[in-house]
Amino acid sequence: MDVPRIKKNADAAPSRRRRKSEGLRIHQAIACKLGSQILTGHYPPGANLGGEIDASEKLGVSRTAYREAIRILIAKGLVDSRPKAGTHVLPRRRWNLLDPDILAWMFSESPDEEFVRDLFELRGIIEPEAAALAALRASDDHLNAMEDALDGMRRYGLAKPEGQAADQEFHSAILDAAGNRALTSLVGSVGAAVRWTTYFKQNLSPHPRNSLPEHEAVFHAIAARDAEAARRSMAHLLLLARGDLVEIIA
Amino acid sequence: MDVPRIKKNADAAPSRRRRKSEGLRIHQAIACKLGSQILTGHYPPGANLGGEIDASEKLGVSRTAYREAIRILIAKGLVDSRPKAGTHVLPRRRWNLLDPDILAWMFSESPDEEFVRDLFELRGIIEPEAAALAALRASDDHLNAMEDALDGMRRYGLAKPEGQAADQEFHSAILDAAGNRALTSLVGSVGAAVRWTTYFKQNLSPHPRNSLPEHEAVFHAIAARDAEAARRSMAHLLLLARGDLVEIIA
DNA sequence: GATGCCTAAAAGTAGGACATATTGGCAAAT
DNA sequence: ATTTGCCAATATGTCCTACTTTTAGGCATC
Repeated sequence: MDVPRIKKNADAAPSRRRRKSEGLRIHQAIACKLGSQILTGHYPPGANLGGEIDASEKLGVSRTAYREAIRILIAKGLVDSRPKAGTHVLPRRRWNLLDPDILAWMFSESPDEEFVRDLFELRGIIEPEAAALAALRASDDHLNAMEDALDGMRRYGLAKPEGQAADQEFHSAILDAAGNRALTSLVGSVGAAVRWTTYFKQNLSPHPRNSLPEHEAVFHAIAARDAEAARRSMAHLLLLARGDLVEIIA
Repeated sequence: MDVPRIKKNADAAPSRRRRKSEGLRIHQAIACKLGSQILTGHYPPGANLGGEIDASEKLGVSRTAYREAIRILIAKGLVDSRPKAGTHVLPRRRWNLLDPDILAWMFSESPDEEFVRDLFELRGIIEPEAAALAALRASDDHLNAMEDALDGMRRYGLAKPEGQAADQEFHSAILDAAGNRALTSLVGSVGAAVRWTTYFKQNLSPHPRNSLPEHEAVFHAIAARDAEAARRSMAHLLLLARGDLVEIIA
């Protein structure tokens, strides 16, 4: 080395406890931590997160990393930051709850039953119409993707991760096939909802019902270009799934 | 001054042309600029945005500010950034198109007709159901908010900004009243859609139809706790509005 | 009581040094 | 020849420090 080293990271004892910051960068870990604390109400709307210098020191990170974390939270509508005023938690209606990261933070902390119900209700609103549109607009590629996903569900079943991934893939393919870019951007959000609906069903239900027949009915309706049948069968699928969920939660 | 000044910002000629960075911080301006360029396809999915040092120098900003801009774009699902690999535009399905900022960037650049239609279609899916739920769950406060909004629309008309704001407020109040936190977080997104739907109607239509009667019908159905009527009247409102829009675009 | 300046506090920007993590090539072993 | 594994180049990630800009909120003035 020909350049002198001014500083070396010698004091960093490799603490064994590494919380949830497994493979995350520091700013991501801070954003996740603060985001989760905001979502759980530890920092209620209107709360002040403190000055950047104090807060970053308290967390043991540089101001740069802390600021990048705050930028992430701002981008997701959780907080607001202005000179002299500081960083404040925004009112709930400003939060982008459908952001995939926020959903992940939400579920990783406390799988809030009420919110799971809300999310499920939203699925019930969106997916039947998406299925109807898919029946009108799906390309052969989309239909193939749905069929592949159904094969995966058949092969692995909904108890195995592969089967659950196939389930998500099926619902994503339908949203994709609806040919609406706004709906497509809900794939990540609805995907998370599907994931947790499945989680509740598989882990908390004594005899999780096999929903494969309903999925097949949806697919056949779409493949037959029958929008009304697609809407109806998807609504039926979700009605049954909703019944399962309510039974578990109640 | 008792402290010596090491550096002064003497070379910053106060350029008269200040683009769209009117009251924005630098990192916000960069995020807006890059975000818009990604949305318009100037940087297509998979494209590399270049190294942070080069890119920040090329834009005439510090690496700090540039990095904060990139963090924002990452948070919105537009790009991905990894050591050695660089910063790449993500595939479209990863974009959070319903993020209010992204919608703003989208519309400020090129009011893409196709996307406006998609967004409008999404309204047609969500809002009738939201109205039905609102009929079941709206509190007196929610009903008052809707009535105030209707008053505003009556008083100012849809040609004036105040009336347009009241229109947005009416639709927001319904989403709020649906008592579903996932729907509430769509207020910002749907609000943008309402804004631009109104824009098209008022600026490109020779005789913009007054949609006040349909709005009142929706309100009366909700106030009467008639979910089915609320769904029907909202669907009717959107059907007419959609007709207006199609007529203008085509 | 409304208006407008003024100050201090906090966020915003800059830039340099160093740390860390990937990718991809090169070399050695199979 | 193919695979495996190491290594180094490169770009992002982190930290620090100094400085600039904005703005909330107090204070004086009108």
